[in-house]
Amino acid sequence: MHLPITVPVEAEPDLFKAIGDATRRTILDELTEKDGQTLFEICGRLTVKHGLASSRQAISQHLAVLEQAGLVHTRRQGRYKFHHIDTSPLRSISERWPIDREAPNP
Amino acid sequence: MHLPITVPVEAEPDLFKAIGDATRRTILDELTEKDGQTLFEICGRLTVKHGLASSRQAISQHLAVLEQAGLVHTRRQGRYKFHHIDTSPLRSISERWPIDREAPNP
DNA sequence: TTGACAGGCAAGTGTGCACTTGCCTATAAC
DNA sequence: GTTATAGGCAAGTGCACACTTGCCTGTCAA
Repeated sequence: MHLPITVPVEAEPDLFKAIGDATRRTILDELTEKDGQTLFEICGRLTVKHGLASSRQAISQHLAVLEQAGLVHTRRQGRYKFHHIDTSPLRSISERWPIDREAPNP
Repeated sequence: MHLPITVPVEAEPDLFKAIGDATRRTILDELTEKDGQTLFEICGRLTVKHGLASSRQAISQHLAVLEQAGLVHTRRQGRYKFHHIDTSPLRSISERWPIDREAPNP
């Protein structure tokens, strides 16, 4: 008797890794407020508005993770690279763990 | 001139930490499928269904993180401790980063 | 053409955390 | 009362990853 062993493989590990970091979440907050920012802009606003004085490279790496997860799409225009948020991958969270409807209070 | 410096503080850091780990996500999957499991049950099902042979203590620690984040509520009954999933904290994710409505296709 | 600006590749570092093992307490069954 | 079962406290370890610094390429302005 030959039983195949099938272990479920997670669909979107990148998504959770992406939102698992506080700096990356703050970047998403920023892009929600002002979509289409450049790296330079994001760095500046993180510093001024969030007291987050990370290096340019750190933020660049974070953006790469967000892009890999599909939460950010980029558009290059000359020497500028604009970053646009895309929240649709988050849909899979509430699909995976459905949020209960409000139960009527007795 | 005395300017107060106000840096936004994140509302629910625990939530993202909780779902940031793959084992914890799998535990949530398990409780979605069969709510009210004990530690022993969860360990067994993780091993058999997910090929996840973690130690009992590792899973216990994960459950503590999930409970701290409000994603799991526990009920002790004698020597058993039943774990119940509560997905309502996940609501804050789509509130924080609203998911765009489907744009009509041209 | 030169220098400034924007962003990227690469390598290295420190530490938080997911894991382990050892030992314990409480409850239940016999 | 003794043994089995369920879960917990505690301490230690290894490594993934968020960060750094150095240097580079491409674009743009003067």
